[in-house]
Amino acid sequence: MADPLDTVFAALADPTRRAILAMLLEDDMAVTDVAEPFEMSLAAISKHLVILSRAGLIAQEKRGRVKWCKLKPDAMRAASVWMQGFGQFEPVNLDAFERFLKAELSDLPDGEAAETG
Amino acid sequence: MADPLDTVFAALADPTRRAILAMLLEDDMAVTDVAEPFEMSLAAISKHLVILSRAGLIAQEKRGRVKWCKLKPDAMRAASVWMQGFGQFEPVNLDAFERFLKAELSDLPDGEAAETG
DNA sequence: TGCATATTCAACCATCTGGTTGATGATTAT
DNA sequence: ATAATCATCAACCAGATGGTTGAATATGCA
Repeated sequence: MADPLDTVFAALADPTRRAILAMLLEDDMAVTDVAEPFEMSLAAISKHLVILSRAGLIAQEKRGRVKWCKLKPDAMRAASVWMQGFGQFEPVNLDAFERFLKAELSDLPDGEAAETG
Repeated sequence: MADPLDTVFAALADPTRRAILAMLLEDDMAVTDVAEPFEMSLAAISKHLVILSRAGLIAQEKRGRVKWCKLKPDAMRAASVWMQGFGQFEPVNLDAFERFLKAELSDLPDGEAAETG
């Protein structure tokens, strides 16, 4: 896994990790809070966060005993640019984006993001 | 793996498959010709093509005993739109794209794509 | 000090992934 | 008909992935 595109695309291939990224779009979060909506152990979420970290998609900063996770969206740029070459996708169709993001968010285990719609 | 984003991102996470897509950007190809530049068995390439097919990134059409592979770049749209939400990437930076594509192509096993640069 | 909280580590497990080889089916050419 | 070519199938393998649990490590608080 030398190529950064490998790690970024692999990180994005998991729905739990995409949901985490969508959550971090709203705000920085502590690991425990990231884990809360998912029906899986804290350790599992911790591993997902490591994968997102290694892909450069998030940064984790420890303050006290709490580790804060924040989005680093620039890491997606290389992948996005690579993909742009395969079709002239309209520059940021926001309507389509909102529909997709809403669909992503509504996949969260206890549907808390549905309130935002 | 219900979500199409899962299969598309997973398909893109492998460098062999990205190289195949880059090759198909130039022209439709038969399976044997796709396999030629790689140091791996035809069966392995055949499996990669199945994965790209299932992700909707290519179409395969059999004519006679030859199966032709062609790019279906629209399948990347959903993934691209999803990513766009995480940062306002400039709408198609072609310079950057050319650099990335060249880097991708130069990763091909026997460097045949380097001739195009 | 002693206890609760936040997070990771370590070991383990089932399943998926990416590769191999040899056999097989389908098509074309001699 | 026979042989060669194109591609997949089937069985197998090593290593990665995504999850679990219980113990360990920090840190904060009383």
